[in-house]
Amino acid sequence: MKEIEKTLENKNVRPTAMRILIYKYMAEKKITFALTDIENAFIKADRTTLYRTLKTFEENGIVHQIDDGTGTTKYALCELGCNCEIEQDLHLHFHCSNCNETVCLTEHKIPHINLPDGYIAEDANLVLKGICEKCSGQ
Amino acid sequence: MKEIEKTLENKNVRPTAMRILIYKYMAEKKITFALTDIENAFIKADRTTLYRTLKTFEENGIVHQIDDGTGTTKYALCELGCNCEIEQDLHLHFHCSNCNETVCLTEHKIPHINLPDGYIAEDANLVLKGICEKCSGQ
DNA sequence: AGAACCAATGCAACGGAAGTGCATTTATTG
DNA sequence: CAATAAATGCACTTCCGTTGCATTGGTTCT
Repeated sequence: MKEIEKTLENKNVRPTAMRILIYKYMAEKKITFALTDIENAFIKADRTTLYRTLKTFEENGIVHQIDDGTGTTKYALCELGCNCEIEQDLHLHFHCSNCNETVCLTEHKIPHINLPDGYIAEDANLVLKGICEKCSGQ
Repeated sequence: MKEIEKTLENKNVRPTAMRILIYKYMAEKKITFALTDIENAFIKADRTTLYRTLKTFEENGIVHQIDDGTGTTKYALCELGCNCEIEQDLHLHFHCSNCNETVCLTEHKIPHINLPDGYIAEDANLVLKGICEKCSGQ
């Protein structure tokens, strides 16, 4: 419990009750979350608060944003070694078309791509879609 | 002109005036288009018509949809050899953060990725972001 | 402790984009 | 020309992200 407080403080985020709860919630499950997911988990709290909490978390390197192609932004806790504050941590994401969950495959980095002359890449997003391990039954 | 009609007919899409115009418009510029772009180019036409035209085009393998991470869906004409009807043509896309345009890099296919056990990939989306050749001045 | 201050939260509302139902027009076929 | 089907236009809804402003709650300073 105190650990979460410290984690937040280390990232210069004041550990309010709400923030601790949200952090805890995200830490328990290993998947990514849409704002709506968090909303459904914390019906007492206001959408705006949750929205701004995620935003604050993101700005301070606690979570990173994921565009998995579903049209709704997902968020995931950054791993310990995640350096998405300084530069993009270009791991890839997997979206399961069965359970609709998106996971970070932090071990799998996006391979380097040779672009045509004149193109300068600064960021990359790779999302694989299919069936996740839970749903494939393996 | 007649060529476009034939192209549409070959794809089982009835070549109405509107559709020919939209096809022509997309064929002239080599970039990708959001619904809003088309809307601005055809102020006389209704949004729904344009929306459904693009949808029809997509269902019949005339255009393919692109999720470039901007939050708005883009469309691009399929190339001659594009087989996105049968299976995904997994070329990558480049989004320029300067001019805000997204282009298809049809020559650049998404490299194969080894996934952890249990994950079955059926589709992939790779978007690189940065500065395009036009904007980098090269 | 009380006052002053700032950050966090809640409420209301806006705006963009995707999508749908239904009426109307246009084209196609018999 | 009539009957039918497809295409277009209009109105409206929903979803998500976002912002402005009032209110609450916690910190700090005297």
